[in-house]
Amino acid sequence: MNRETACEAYRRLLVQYPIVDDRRHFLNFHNPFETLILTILSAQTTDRAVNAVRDTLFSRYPTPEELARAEPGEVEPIIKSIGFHRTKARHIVETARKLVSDFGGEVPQTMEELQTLPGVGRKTANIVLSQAFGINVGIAVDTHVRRVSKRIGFTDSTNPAVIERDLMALFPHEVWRDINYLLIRHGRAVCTAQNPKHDRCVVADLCRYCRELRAGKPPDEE
DNA sequence: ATCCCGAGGG
DNA sequence: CCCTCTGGAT
Repeated sequence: MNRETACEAYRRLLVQYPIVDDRRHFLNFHNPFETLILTILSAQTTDRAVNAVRDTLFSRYPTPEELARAEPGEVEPIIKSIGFHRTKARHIVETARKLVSDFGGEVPQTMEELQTLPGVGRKTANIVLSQAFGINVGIAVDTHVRRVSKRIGFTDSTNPAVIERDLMALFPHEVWRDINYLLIRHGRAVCTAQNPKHDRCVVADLCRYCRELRAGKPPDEE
């Protein structure tokens, strides 16, 4: 797919899934530490649920040093309402301890260093880098990004590393983070694995998968 | 019932 | 590759 078509798809998805509202809460993060902790807590949960516990959490543990001194067991009840609270309590406490012991109490600014922190995978590291430091290192390819990119025709590959390179080549680096977000949202709401909702898809006319459907060709998906 | 901007462990 | 972790919103 050429860049103009890709950009047109990007513009339409941006209208369909407005980012400004959703991102407002990220912009209100006070510092990299809060950004990191809240992003870890955000995994598989809603922003609303995380926002509900942030004041209590940070009034009690405002810095890595203070969170590092806590026991996971005492953090657990504070974040109970977000789900996965046992795992996440352990992750954020151990992350705080590692910030203190390995990184001088600061949040590291590279993909590799961030991913050594408990509870921080590629996705979380990506979000922290872009939100806390404005560094757009790349595009995190999860199952949604993978499926949607292949269907629309942003890539021909199913290899996550190749998909990432294709997307990075197709879009200007200022919008990588947006693209990541938009493809995920589109994959969840419309371009679902089973029974994709073509009638509600704003890029259907640009989509390779839809074109093949209309041509009567069964699109091959692996 | 189904989903949430996943990560870690087997 | 698979599985588990978890409560809340819709």
